[in-house]
This record gives sequence, structure tokens and C-alpha cells, in this order.
Amino acid sequence: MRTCKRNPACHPERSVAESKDPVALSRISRRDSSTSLGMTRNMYRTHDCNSLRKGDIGQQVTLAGWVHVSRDHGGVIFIDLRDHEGLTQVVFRPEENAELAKQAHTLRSEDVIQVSGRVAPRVPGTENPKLPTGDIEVIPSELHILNRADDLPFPIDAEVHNEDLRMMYRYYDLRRPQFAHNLRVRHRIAKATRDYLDSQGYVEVETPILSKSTPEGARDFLVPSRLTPGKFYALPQAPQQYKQLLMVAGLEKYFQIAKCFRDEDLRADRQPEFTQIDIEASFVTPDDIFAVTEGMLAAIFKAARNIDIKTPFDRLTYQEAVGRYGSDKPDRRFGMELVDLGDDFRSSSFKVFRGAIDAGGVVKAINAKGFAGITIGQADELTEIAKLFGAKGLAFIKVENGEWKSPIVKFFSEAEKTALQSKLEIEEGDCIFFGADKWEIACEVLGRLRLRIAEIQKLIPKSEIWDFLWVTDFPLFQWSPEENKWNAMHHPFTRPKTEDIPLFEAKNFPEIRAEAYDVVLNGVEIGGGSIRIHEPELQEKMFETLGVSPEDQQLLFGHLLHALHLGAPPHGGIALGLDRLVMLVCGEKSIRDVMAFPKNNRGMDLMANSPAEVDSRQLRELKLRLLEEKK
RNA sequence: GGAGCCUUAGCUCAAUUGGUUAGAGCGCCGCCCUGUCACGGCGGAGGUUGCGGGUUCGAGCCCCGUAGGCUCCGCCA
Repeated sequence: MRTCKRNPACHPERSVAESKDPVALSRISRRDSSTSLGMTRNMYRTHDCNSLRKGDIGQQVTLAGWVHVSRDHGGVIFIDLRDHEGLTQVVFRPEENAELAKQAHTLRSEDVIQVSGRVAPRVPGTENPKLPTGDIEVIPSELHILNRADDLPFPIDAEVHNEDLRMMYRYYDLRRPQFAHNLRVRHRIAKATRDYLDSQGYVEVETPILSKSTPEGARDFLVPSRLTPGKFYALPQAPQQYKQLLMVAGLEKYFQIAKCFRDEDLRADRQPEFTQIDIEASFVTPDDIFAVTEGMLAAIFKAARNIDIKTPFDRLTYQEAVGRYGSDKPDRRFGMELVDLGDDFRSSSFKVFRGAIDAGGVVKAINAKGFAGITIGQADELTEIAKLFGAKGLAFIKVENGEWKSPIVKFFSEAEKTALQSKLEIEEGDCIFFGADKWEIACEVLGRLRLRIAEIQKLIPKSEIWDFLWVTDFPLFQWSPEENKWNAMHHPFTRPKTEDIPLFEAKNFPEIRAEAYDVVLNGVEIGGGSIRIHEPELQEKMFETLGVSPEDQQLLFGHLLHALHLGAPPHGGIALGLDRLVMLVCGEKSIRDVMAFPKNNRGMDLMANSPAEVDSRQLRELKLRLLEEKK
């Protein structure tokens, strides 16, 4: 599975992003060829390597690029010359120019050369239909070796799994057509974003990178201040407060393609520095934010992939999403929804189910169609997952030969069995998994099982599906048992739903819903936002609930509170993760594949070798001293 | 902080149950080759099997430890 990941033949539905084939790159490049042609005509070249066609036969041209591959027949030598646009075959013939052919014998992959010569038709029968330039070749009269390449650390036209090594030679790895494609898609997405938001009257404003640490949220990256020794800037986790202050400033429609920084552990889709499409507007309701986001995403998909996505997006409340899919970012590309069995087991004699319900919890189940053949290893793995997310164990029923196979079936009454049968639409070959616990735990456990089972059963459709949806009405607060206090689920500036504000007064915190929303694509959260609190009293009440003392409120958020007192308009917005979006559009599994210079798992750049030690003089200037490492 | 998987030539991988001198393809070097497009042919160099220890007559393979990579959990308002 892994080895064929990038083989287009295995996945014809995949984007050319998956392709290592330079031919595929040429296809997408043509869209831009009019602009790139203009750029390439200079002292180094008259055309790019994806320009020449039959109609150019007879022309004198100059090309420059890398030796992609050379096929040396002893006599005639074929060079596939590669640049960012594509490939052109260059043919050295001893009988045409012996001296040049001799030189061409020495060419190796990745040497940088410049050739001048005439465009010729290929010998009939030797045209290459796989190349856009496959009808012609260039017969050079001049060859300049601009730069030789040493022995290569790894091949760029083959799959290399050693990401470590690739990161060390990132500038070389980026020559892969896959990256040429991904970085172009990223550019187009950024451009479409700017163009669309500009058309809607949004103004791009840059906010400070040297910012201030705040107690809530992720760990900050700190930057020591030389001019005020002992004090630190923080790199922004998001431009959140600045954009709200821009609303107070009367800007009304703001956006920014903003670098954000969070000092947390990394994942395939998480880097310490990443990019958000950050949007904020005044006098808006969630519907306004939904509309501009949908319009923007439609423009992005049109520009990047020429895909027309369906708008408006479906909406699910948090309750619905978690209740039906066991996740606040449901992947709806397959079924296996959670089914509630509370009504059927309320007075059951099966103590595990009855007990969960009596304790105020739920009984839910999913039906994995055709999964009765589950192996012992798979069952163990799923049980591990269930336990990891808080279940005490995992009960399941295999339906084989018309028989329900499970140690728990004997506890079920006939009525209960009938209810299961009809609600879960049980058929021969199915496998039913149960969750009986507090609502949150039962849902999350089944949600995780659902995703893993879908993976095992390969339920996610091969064809490209772009399932966007909004998840709305998130809880405002989340209880933290570790800190023994309420935390903001989104962030402390999120406004409660107006109809829930009375609950706020009654200190019924778990019931309060926020005017907060996430946009989800194929089970991945690609963005989230909220309507913000614009009333200073409500903001103070919010801080109070979160355990921020009045003194700290002034110290940490004084500027924001003052701003709210100076006529802040109602406002709200959203932020979308650009890297994740590009990743999905490119069909990649990691955001590292859509960033030019990402960090590895431990936050290190193996190419530049950062982070690195600094000179003791630099530390002295900052009035910093390193602590001795404890052994 | 925790779990899983991985680490054999520059790269991608192989090596029966623990058994001779650790192999192949690509790349590299040399020679040959005039229509290829993953060109082809012949030859060659290239290895402390991540590192340390243990079990054994014998370890790439089994055990313990350790380092690194990736994925996940925690964490990421």
C-alpha cells in the first residue's frame, strides 16, 4: 500500500500531486505557460522546457535547465532537459558535432546546462506521446555546462522513504515535480484567497510577529527583549486580539494570510509555525461568516483544481455531530453512524447497559457491515482504542451463520434483540460495536472505532469527494479536571449564544452554547471561528468564569477591555488552516509536503540545523544565562 | 510524558528455523553500444547490518538497553 502511494497507475483518481512523473507536471504547468514564457526569454534561454511544439520546428532556440536523465548510446546521446515547466529532449549526434557529443558524454543527472540549437522533428515512429514536447527534439550547436552536480544523495525520480535524508537536502528534494506542483497549488490558493476577499471588500492588514504572551491556549514561543532585559515578546498563536482591535478601529472587513506559532508537540498535520487565513468582520452574524467562507473556498477550489464545490455547506450542531458520528469533525464520506439505544435498554437486565443509563449516560452502537470476519488481532486493537478513550472494555456482536456471536447476547431480552435488529439494520456478516458510558465517552469511543474500522474495511471512497460542513453551537466552556476550573472551548473572546446568556447568569456553565463554528472537510477541521464578545461587562464576566482575577484581566487584557469600552462594534470571524487546506487539495498526508521548509517531528530543521546554540555574547546582551542541565 | 512501527551498500529493498564469504536493482567508476525516452551489454568499487551489552559453538535474525525517524495518545484556547 505504502509503496504504491505515489504510483498514479494504482490511483488513477488521484491528483497529479501524487505523481512523480514529470509529464504530469507538464500538463498542469501549461496553464501558466503564457506568463512563464514571457519571463524565460533572456540571456539564458528563449523558451522553457515545456514550450516547443511541431509548429516550432526549424527555429533556433536556447534552453537551460537540469539534466533529468541522459541516455548515452555511445554514439547518439539523448538528454531530457528539465526546468520548472517540463521536459524537452535534446539530441547530441557525433556526425553533427563531434566535439559537442564528446562533451555530452560527460553529462550526469542534475548537471545544469544551457543548449542552443534548432528545433527538429523526431524521427518518424520515435515520437513520445507521453510528453507534450514529444513530437520534437532540440539538436544543439552549442552546449554550456553551467554547473556540475556531485553524486546525488538520493534519486529524485523515485520514491524515497527516508524523510530525514530528504529534509537534510530539502533544496534538492524540492526539485521533485510533486513539490513543484504542491507549491504552485499553494500559491494559487493564496492568490485566490486574496483575490476573492479583495473582491468582497476585505483589507489585508499585517499584525505584529513580536507580540505578547497570554495565559490561555498553547505554549508560546518567547523572544527575549534586549532593550528591556528580563522581558519577553511572544510570537503570536493567532492574530486574535489584533484583529478584534482592528474591528474596534472601524476597519470592518479584515483579513490576513498570517504566520502563527505554537510551541506544542508536532504531528503530520501540525507544525510549530503554520499559516492561517484569518478573517474578521463587523456587524455580522454567523451566516455572514459562513457565506464569505463558502465563497472563498469555492474560489479556492476553482482556482486550484477547477472544481465546483457545492455551497452552501450542510450544517450540524455539535450535539448532532458528536451524537451521530462520535466526532466534532465528522467524516461523512461513509456511513456507520452511531445509533442511540437508550430507550431500548433503559430497564434492561444487562447490568453494563442499564448501569450506564442509570448513571445518566447512554448506550450507543455502530454497525460495521460485513465485518463479522474480524480477526482476533483487530478485535484486540479496537479494544485498545476503546480503552484509550475511556471505555472500560469493548462489547461487540458478530453475526455469522444467522447467529449472534457474543458473550453479552444471552443477557438481552427478545424485545431488546428486536430493537437492535431493526434500529441497526442487522444482516448476516455484520459486526456490532457497543458503547455504554457517559455521553461524551461513549460517543468518542464509537467515533474513534468508526474511523479505524473504516480504515480497516477501506470504506473511504476512492473517488474524490469534497464533503464540507459546518459544525455549530459548540459548548462555550469545557471543564478541566486537572486545573479544577472552567476553560473556554474556543477562546475567551467567544460570545455565548444570545438565548443562552441567561444560563450564564444562572452559572449553568455546561449548558451554555457558544456562537462558535468549525468548517470541516472530509473529517478534517480546516477552520474555526466565532462571534466575539463586544460588551465589556460580558467579557469581564467571561474572564471571571475562567478564573482570571480582575487584576490579571487589567494586566493581560487591559487594552482589549478598554477597547470594548470605547464603542466596539459587534464582530466575529474565522481562521482557516492554509497548510491543511493545501494538503487536502493536493491529496497529501502531511503538511510537510506542502511547506517549502518544514520542521521534523522534534521541531528541528535538519537542513539549516536549527534550533542551534548561540554565542555566549548574544546571551549576555539579552541578560540571559543557561541553567545547568540536571543529570 | 506514554504507545506502536521502523533502522541492512549513496538510494530502494532481500537474506528459509539462528548456520558457508550478507545479495539484487538503481546510482557511482571503467569499457562497449547511433533513435532512446526507466535505453541496453560487460566488468568493478562500495557493508563494523544505528549504537552498546547479553544468550549461543555460531546472531542481520533471539533477549535487554540506548539513539534516531515516522505515526498516534497526552498537549495543540
